[in-house]
Amino acid sequence: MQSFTEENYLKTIYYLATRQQGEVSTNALAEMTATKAASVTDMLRKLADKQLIHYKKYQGVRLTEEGERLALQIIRRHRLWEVFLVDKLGFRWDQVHEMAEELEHIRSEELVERLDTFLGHPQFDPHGDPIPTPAGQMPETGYQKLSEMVAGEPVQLMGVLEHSTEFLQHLDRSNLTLGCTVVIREVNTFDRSVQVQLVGGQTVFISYEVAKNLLVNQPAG
Amino acid sequence: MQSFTEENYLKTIYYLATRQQGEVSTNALAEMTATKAASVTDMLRKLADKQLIHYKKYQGVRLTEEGERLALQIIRRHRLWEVFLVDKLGFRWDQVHEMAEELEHIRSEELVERLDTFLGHPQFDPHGDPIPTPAGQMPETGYQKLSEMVAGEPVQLMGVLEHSTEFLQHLDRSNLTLGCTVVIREVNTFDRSVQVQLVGGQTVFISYEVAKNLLVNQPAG
DNA sequence: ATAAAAATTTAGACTAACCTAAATTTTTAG
DNA sequence: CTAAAAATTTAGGTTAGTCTAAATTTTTAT
Repeated sequence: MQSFTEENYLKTIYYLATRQQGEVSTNALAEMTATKAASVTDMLRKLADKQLIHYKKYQGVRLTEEGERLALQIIRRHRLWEVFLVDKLGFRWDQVHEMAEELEHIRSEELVERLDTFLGHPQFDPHGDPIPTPAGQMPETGYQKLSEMVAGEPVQLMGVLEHSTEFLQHLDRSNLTLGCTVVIREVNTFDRSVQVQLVGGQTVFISYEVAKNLLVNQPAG
Repeated sequence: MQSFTEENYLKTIYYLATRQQGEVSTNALAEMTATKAASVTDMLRKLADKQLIHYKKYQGVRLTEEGERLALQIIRRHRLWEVFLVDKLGFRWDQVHEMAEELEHIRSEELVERLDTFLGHPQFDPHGDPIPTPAGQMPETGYQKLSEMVAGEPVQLMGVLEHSTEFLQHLDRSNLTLGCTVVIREVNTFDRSVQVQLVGGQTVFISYEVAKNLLVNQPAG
């Protein structure tokens, strides 16, 4: 059984590994966990002893199969609790991240599976993130970043890569809601900002900073 | 803000204080928290520094007003989560104590109040314990221990003082369910065991050990 | 190619919560 | 009333997770 802290490291390693190629660095982990690099090194030795990560000094870190399975269990719990908080308790999507950070560490297989059933076996959390399977597999979505699309295409907003309150409230104020369809009118080559048109006709300007945190789908495919 | 562990001490002090008169002893706390007396002393000094308990060396301990308010908030959270686990997720009353021990430490006022609303503002948890108010007040019930009743009276089973799986499953096997009405046929003066008759006619023998953990009501009063 | 910069690890220390063993205080029994 | 027993506290130590400062390794820039 892992501690609270160990679970957070596993989750963070998984998170960083999916957002880049290759090994995760000590400094990146220190920044994400709001600790110092020296503390990260201590923990990496401990996780390596437990065979949850592959770790060679100065070479960065990678999850083992077992480590990834555990990380995905924690992410599954996190996302199911987020669905609960939004669907059942009526929280907004920008309010639930902190609470789910605590709820994800409650230890009970049966609790998670009953919660899953109670929620109707949801496939996605309130931010559009897919919910890993009980066995610890992350479903593939095929979503692409809006920042990588070209003008002309109609796309559907399917998820976000950033969960902060500020970011999500910014989307709300821009009338960008999960599932909405937009047509890409223009991609500015200078600042990479994107201009899209909502179904109602409203045009929305999206900075590159925002666009690279938006995940979209081709509604047809 | 208190740590996990501090919250558990506050809750335990409250629990022990209601089950006896006067101050709570270091040894009693050590037994309940499954630690050693020396560790309890350390924590008592810390809680006294924070003004959450009244503490004089060698003289036992008592919650301050603020300490009691916090203890009751924790108990409120515990009991609301138990209602959720039983009413919404379908757990049995003998399965929920351990999970609620973890859930009670999730920090969010708004979460608790939304949960309360979602559950329909329940007054009692699945074991018949009253749920403290948001302000930190414990409702009075007027329940009495079955072990202190006399023969002849019809009484209603309203709560239990012991939450262990073994105890609760023993009640289930004896067909003693919360809310059921029984007539006290006999109280054995030698071993203080009680013989009761269920509405259906079945007679149940209840040992003193069990009877002193059962809370009952006079259905009329 | 190598010196400077950046990243990482090691060494040594801190805090919270626990422990054991010894010392002290309170309670109890005769 | 006092000696033994019980309860409690103190002293000193441990572990997990953190820190700072110094040492080491890797990367980068000329």
